[in-house]
Amino acid sequence: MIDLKLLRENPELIRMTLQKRGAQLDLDEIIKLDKNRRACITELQELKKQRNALSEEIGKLKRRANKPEELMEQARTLAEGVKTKENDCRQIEERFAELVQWLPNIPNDSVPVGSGAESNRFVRGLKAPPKPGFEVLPHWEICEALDMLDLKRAPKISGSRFILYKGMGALLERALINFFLDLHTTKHGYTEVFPPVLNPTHCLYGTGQLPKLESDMYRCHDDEFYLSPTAEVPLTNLHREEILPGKMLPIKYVAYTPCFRREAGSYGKEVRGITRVHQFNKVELVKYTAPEHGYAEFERLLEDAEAAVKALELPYRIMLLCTGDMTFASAITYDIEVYSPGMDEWLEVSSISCYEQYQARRANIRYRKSVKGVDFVYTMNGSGLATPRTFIAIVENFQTEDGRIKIPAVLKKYMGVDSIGK
RNA sequence: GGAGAGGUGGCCGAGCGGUCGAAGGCACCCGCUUGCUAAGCGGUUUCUCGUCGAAAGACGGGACGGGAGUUCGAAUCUCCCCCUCUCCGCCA
Repeated sequence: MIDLKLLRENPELIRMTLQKRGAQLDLDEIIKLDKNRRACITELQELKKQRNALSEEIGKLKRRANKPEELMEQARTLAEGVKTKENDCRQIEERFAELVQWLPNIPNDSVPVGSGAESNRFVRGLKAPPKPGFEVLPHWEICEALDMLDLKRAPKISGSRFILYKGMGALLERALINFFLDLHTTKHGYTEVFPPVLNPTHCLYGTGQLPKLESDMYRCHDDEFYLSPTAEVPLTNLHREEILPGKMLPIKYVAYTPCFRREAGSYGKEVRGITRVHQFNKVELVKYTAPEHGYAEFERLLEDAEAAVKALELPYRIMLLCTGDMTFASAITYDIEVYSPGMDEWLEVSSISCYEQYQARRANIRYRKSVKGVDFVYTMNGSGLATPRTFIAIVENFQTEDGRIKIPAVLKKYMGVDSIGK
């Protein structure tokens, strides 16, 4: 949710935002509704004020054993008017709320304007991919050969685009999750959370997946739940409707969860292997901060995620996403991409976003300032990291010419071996 | 899933259909007083929306788990939903 004051005081900023993001919304309609709803509220309040005064008068008279029939008749008429006006207000309010929830966040000034990947800006890391000295097998080939993935049988139990890890593959996956959790809890000071991933509708509105990404999520048939597409949803909604003591900030959570995405409309793309799947594992970082420390904390969040790819010794780069590539609720997003020599592609393993107060307004997450007053917190999150593509990067980048996979140093204690394969 | 009990301010806890935003206590903060491991006295202390205002703020509407209803008027009555606790049943 954007600050509604902007709607009244600086509508041009919002108009520009919509244009930058390529969003089509009737802003004038929204502004008009806002005006109408406030006028309606004022009228309603005036009626209520009159009614309250009359009711009080009636109360006084009755206690003196009077029967103020005339006043009561007046009050009845007034009450009717209140009811009618309430209905009017509700209708305008509903229409307004419906439209306003479609207003995307305002991008930070440093975000490049553009519509697709070509407008994203290189920040740091490898400019060009490394050249291995031999032909690296794509992950699906090496993993089938080493019996780490069963790509043929996974569809039997779930369908296409589901991963079945097996043997050393399952162990590697588990090692990655544990390594990430340990890294962020012990080195970066995050508190581990293990949340439910079936989340109710209002939580998805809170973080901004709804209404826009409805068709990208799995919804339960008989209950009002969605399968969470990311731990951002439970972790950010953890403090919804709260006023946090200022000294509690910043709050830093890390969680491992499975993530579920329908990937509707992406068929035909990335069909081979495990690059794009319906269920995957991810370790997610979420922070709540005071606005004045928001961007400093955000840079540290990026570094925390970056530390994970560094520790795994993977070739990577960091990109600053352009307006067209960012999600709806984000003010700024960095992607960390690792290189896949088997596919000759950069793969996104982490998306680090700052929402400023956008999510906090939607989910009503505030904090008490040290001096006086309350304000919305900043929320931000980043993957630290998502496993399937990290898995790909390891089995491809750590592949040897004789068809083995070496284990990155930091994972050895989790794996108990130095390499996979004979 | 069935039966019962309950959900009130930062916390505990009262509350008759009408001066209840809500007694009392605790906590907090601010005064005053007295002086000794601290007490006493007085006062303050929520959030939200609207109007006006540059702002400080002023005025008003609203909030007692959530929503609907009855009523001139609801924390208080009715209905639905959610959550917590106890017991029973069922079950990874």
